[in-house]
Amino acid sequence: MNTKEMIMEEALKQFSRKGYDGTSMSDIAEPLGISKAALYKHYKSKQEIFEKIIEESEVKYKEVLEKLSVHYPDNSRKKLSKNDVDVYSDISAEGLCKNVLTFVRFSMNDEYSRQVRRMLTISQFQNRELGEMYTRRYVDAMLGYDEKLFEQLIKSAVIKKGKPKSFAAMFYAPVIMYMGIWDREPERARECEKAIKDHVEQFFMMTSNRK
Amino acid sequence: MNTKEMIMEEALKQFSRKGYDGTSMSDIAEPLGISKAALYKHYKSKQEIFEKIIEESEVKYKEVLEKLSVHYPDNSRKKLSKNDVDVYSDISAEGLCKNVLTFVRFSMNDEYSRQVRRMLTISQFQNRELGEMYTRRYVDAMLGYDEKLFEQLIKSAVIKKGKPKSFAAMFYAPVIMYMGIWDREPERARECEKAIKDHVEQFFMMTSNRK
DNA sequence: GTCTATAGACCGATAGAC
DNA sequence: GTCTATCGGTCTATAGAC
Repeated sequence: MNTKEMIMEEALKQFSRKGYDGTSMSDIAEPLGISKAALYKHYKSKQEIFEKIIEESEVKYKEVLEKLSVHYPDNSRKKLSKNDVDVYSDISAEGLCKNVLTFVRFSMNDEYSRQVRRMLTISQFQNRELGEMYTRRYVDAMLGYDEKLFEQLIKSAVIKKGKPKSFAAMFYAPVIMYMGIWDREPERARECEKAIKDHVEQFFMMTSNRK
Repeated sequence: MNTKEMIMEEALKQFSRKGYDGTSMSDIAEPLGISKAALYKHYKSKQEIFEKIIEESEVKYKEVLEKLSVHYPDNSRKKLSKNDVDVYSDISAEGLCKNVLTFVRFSMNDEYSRQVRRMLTISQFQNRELGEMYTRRYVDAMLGYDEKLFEQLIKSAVIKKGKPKSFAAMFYAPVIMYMGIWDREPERARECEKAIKDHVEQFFMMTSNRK
């Protein structure tokens, strides 16, 4: 790995722990064994390092969602593509369960994902753009996806009738909530993972048309 | 209001916007029209101001919950007091709805509550204590309360059978989620308030034994 | 209890040698 | 592309006059 990438990695590590203002250029340079002056040969300012991390995380986040078969909201494309229809209509309740648990486990165990999530959490009020990014990534992305899935599941009578949007919120919001506890108190990881599993099972018991 | 209280108020305002590290003593002193040296006649350090705000907020938060008839989790008292039993057994679905909406409206419209919540949100990873406080206040307090209520509602057959804990999560987590959007993007306040109301109604339609 | 002045440390960023 | 040295500024906190 080249120096430029190593700087990004260390900066993210520091920003996610101490925040932008709490992290100095020395904090980033020292663990890498270089002087802080060297940082300026790769980035023109501290702000630029932060922005590049945000930019890169956006790309990587989309890649992860793609890999986990979740679609990121894209305002430039209002209609569903053929690909989306195929994905949404083939889903089962079990498939959705598995999808969510895979997503949670990856999000919580992948160090990069954890750090980005922490950094965005403590930076969400820094400016409007970061706040919107937080909402888009950690709320709307999953909520919009789940909503379309529930629409399909209701149509195909796999689950009971109701508003897809409300189903999506009831299904996904507890997952975010437990992930929050997990992030703040990592020793409660097992408890949270169990609670998420219980919740997902309970949700389908409540909403499924099968008994 | 005396100077000491004015300092607390201004400091909270600044901390909630720019975080602890992003706020300087001058940032606090200047809007009050005093010099930063004067701050040290009232508090021995910046850290002490922060800690006093946290302490005071804990007291005020308990007062608010008391006023809104929500009980704060207290580990020193494992058994329910007589007072708790009375509160929990007299609840109706409508009462719970109203309770939640009152809680949400107060939390979101009260400037002090907003500022404390923002400050804790961006400080939650600063140390273990703050993280635990965040969970206790914004997750466990309501969740534990709701769990006991649902226990009662299930016993009295007002709502369908199920795990009270899961009900509590499904009921309350979407409320936190929408409050988060509301905090980050205040212009979506109406949309969030509506979504919370819809969610609460939908929840009782799904779980109520009456049609 | 307020001020001005300042100590002493650290900050982000740059200059210039190699 | 790395270093050392340093600039100009800001930071927390204190000293001492009033």
